[in-house]
Amino acid sequence: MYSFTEENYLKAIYKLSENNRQSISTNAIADLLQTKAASVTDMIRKLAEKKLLKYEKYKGVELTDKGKRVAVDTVRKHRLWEVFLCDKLKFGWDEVHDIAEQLEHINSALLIDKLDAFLGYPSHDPHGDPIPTKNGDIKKSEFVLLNTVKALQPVIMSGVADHSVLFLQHLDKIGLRLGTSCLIEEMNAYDGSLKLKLNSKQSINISKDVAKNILVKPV
Amino acid sequence: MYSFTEENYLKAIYKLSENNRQSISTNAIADLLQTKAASVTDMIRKLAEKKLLKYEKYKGVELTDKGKRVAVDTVRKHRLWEVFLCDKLKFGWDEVHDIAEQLEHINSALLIDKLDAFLGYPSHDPHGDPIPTKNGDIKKSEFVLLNTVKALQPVIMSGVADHSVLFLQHLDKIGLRLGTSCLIEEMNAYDGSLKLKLNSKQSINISKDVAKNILVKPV
DNA sequence: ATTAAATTTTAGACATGCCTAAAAATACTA
DNA sequence: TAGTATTTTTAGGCATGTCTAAAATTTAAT
Ligand SMILES: [Mn+2]
Ligand SMILES: [Mn+2]
Ligand SMILES: [Mn+2]
Ligand SMILES: [Mn+2]
Repeated sequence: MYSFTEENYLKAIYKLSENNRQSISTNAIADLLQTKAASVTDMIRKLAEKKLLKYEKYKGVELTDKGKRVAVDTVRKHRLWEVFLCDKLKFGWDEVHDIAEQLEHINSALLIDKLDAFLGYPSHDPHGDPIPTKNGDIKKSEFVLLNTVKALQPVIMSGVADHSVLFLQHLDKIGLRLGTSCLIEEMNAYDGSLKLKLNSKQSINISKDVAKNILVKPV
Repeated sequence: MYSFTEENYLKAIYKLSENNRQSISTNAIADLLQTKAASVTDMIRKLAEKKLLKYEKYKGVELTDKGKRVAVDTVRKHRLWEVFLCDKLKFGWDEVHDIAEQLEHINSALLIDKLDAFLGYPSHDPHGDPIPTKNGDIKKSEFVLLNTVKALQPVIMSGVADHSVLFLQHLDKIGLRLGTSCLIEEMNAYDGSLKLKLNSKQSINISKDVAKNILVKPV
């Protein structure tokens, strides 16, 4: 139905729309997709013709419902495949994104339904991101950043804001993974670093840079 | 590494080479890939430049070891994904080919290794075709066509020569599937139809057209 | 309000993969 | 062996998606 490239543009625009609620600029899309502004202009004109987004010259773009649906479906496929790779094939959460970038373009609604069932209808992917439903509904994240939680509030680690391989591997190294229960014992007023008490009774220190990229759910 | 199109051409040429041991003609490739001879000429010149096949103008093509390896790896991916779709996702054997045509182009050696392990290192795909090993070795089929078997010789149904959806659904309908034990009770000299006795003690009649597309293993 | 800087679009080009129509080479046939 | 039929290649073109360089527009700064 839609080419890989079209799906990737729609997904990128959707991602940019999640934060900014204004229309999305050509350069922002070019940055995210690591391409040139001229190429973006070409593609958004094509997508506008197909009614996948609203485009006014020099004013940026906004997804239509139709375009948003294609984007959300692609996100759904991406995240379900990531669950498959981690849960079934035993990939690490730092290894799955690039493969899912390919798998998300496989075109078969029945395949995704059956994969969803096979995985037990997961609600979140291996990085804590919500998986859109078959109908295109996507739950807004109820998680908060660890660096905004007050001391002694018990929380469960539930997601990451930084999806980079380096960050994920760092969390592996210090023993933090999704599902880990913990609380902030102490916050350092000088550099914002935290002393975290894990449910294993062990305590670890993490920098503010790490804390502000960890999503937790208060319990 | 190689584009979808390049992989599909190499796979097609490999398939044609399995039967004919001479070099493969432009038209044969065009027929199999449902494209035009002129397009094939364009592509084989490109593949020859990349040393994936040997090409002499007007003399047809022959895969090099390098080209054969790419083809066999693609076949391996195709068949492993078909096993996944049938065994894990519960697709029918008539539904999996088209999806596997897409999945076979996903590029990750580690993914295929892990998929292979997850599936328990299967030796054959859902249609009875052998799955090449990680090293590119592929076992030649030891199966024979049912219409060449002599009466009363017990056999196990082990593969199909016709992979069409129509044929596979017909086999479903008459209750023949891989693993079914049977023997020929009687062969009709006029039309070549067979009276087959199944291990369930039930007997069925199948036409010669069906019999000559069923692969069996004598037991 | 001008001017300068940044962003965005256009113009023109290139690579891939496909097509049709015509030319060239090969294979068949009388 | 000449002539015809078939196969294959070439020539020229089209669609997609990319790029650089230059022009147009918008935004920011004085
Ligand atoms: Mn991802
Ligand atoms: Mn993810
Ligand atoms: Mn198949
Ligand atoms: Mn198969």
